[in-house]
Amino acid sequence: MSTANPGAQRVRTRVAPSPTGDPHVGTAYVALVNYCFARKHGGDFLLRIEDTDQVRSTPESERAILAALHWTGLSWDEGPDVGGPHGPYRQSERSAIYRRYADELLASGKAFRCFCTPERLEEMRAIQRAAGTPQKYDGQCCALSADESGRRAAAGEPFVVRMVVPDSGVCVVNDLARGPITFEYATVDMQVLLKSDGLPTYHLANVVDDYLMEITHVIRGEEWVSSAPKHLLLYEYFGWEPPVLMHLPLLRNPDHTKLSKRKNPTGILFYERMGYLPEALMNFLGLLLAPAPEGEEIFSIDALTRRLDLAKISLGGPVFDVAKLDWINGKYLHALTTEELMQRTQAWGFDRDRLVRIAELARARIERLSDLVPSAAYLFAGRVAVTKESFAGTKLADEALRKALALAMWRLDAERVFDKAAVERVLKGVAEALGAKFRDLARVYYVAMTGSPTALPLFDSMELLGRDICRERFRVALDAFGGVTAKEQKEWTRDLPPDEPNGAAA
RNA sequence: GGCGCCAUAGUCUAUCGGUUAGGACGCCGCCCUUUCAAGGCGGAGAGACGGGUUCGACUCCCGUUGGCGCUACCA
Repeated sequence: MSTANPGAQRVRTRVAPSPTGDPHVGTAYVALVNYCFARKHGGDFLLRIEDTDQVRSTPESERAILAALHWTGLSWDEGPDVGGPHGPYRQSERSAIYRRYADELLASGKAFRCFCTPERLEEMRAIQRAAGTPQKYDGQCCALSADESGRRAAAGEPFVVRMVVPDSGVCVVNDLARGPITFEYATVDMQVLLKSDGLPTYHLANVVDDYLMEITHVIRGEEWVSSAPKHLLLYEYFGWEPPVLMHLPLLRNPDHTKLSKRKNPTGILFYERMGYLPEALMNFLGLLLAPAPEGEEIFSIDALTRRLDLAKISLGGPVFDVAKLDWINGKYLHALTTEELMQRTQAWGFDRDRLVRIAELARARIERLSDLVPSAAYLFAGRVAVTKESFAGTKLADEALRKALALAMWRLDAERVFDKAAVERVLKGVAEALGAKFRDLARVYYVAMTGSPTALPLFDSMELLGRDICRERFRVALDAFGGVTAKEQKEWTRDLPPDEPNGAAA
């Protein structure tokens, strides 16, 4: 079914992250395969920003993703920052294109306007769920006459555009690594293509862009296999040849659940701040993509490119094993000359601006020059060692203390910009929410963030440390108290925005 | 619940019907060494379960179990 012919056309792949949070290692992983595959075949690799979700997408996130991806050492031939002949590469700038294609589907009867309210849809799904039947739009608005549909739309009634899906028959998705996967159309939903805000959903934008950008191979996360039938159907409706599809297994936490921020560091920037070298991180991710010949586990992206064979990628979801990453990173570090090591260390955390800021914070607090480095050591460390005993003297009950840590961590995650002002606002807000004086909570935060009840000023320290390191230190501190139970998490996060669904790129 | 994907040591993996099931991380021991690392050498440790197919299954088929994903006007 998906039978693009790589021999006949130039291979083009893409990575298409959604700028709705921190740059995710899953994005680097997907980018790496796509990059290597394109390079291997002398083709092009592009970067596209999938920011059709107006509510969750932010420019800060987009900037961070671009920067993080550049940090990995990967480069792309076309993208929002480098341009290219198939632009724009930001979906929010392509709305008119999607609308045109949605209209085309509407005109050919392959899509229809749906005026159903969210309430009605919810009710419908509840009934289906109770009955154990597939949850799927029941087609009510599909039966509307073109006449009525047009009239209601013209009258300003809000609607979405849904795709038509056959009610019988099967769709065979040919996955490059998994072989044919069969779906009954009866289980495929009449997916929304255009939202009531006029912007497309992933499904429409993705298919239209991959076609217009001449993508030949779509290599993406496993979370997309169940929407592949919809995508294939869209290609068919438009009369386009679909690209080759390949779904990668999802990276896992040590407990084998999908890698998630609340259980594990998932940010590319976290690894950067912890002092991992990009070549080590990519080497590690590469090890999950292509088995290494015996004794050759350290290799460059170029070497990986030569060896990569999509059909041989192992399909079990690999655990992100930090111990292995540590070993690899050590190998890279040891291979550096002393001069190189000094340079990279300096570039990593000892740039002049940062040193000046630290000196300013420390100057009034030292009595000997020999005090300075020890007083700032925690700003150059990854995790700090804390135990339950470290928090003795905070005169807070365990539960309040854990809640203070957890709320701060979660609320800080929800901040768009992580700077001194945001930290101060959030931490003081938590104190207020807990009905405590910030002064009484300060010690808790000092211990968790710096490893000691006394240190350089907290808010500045946290800004210097950055969001990822702070989140990890909060986690470590919480773990010292046995972590947060699922029940507590539910109760304590009621007023918080939900965790980002995933970071793995499309 | 429905649909789909996956299944070799704690972890990442090799094996494409016949092997003492190989390697790497981690772990343990030894060597080297002023300590600790690094490095070298060695060790323990695996085919989820049950049926088939076959002269012969880790490998092919079916079932069970387990894990994961999707089930949104998010991607």
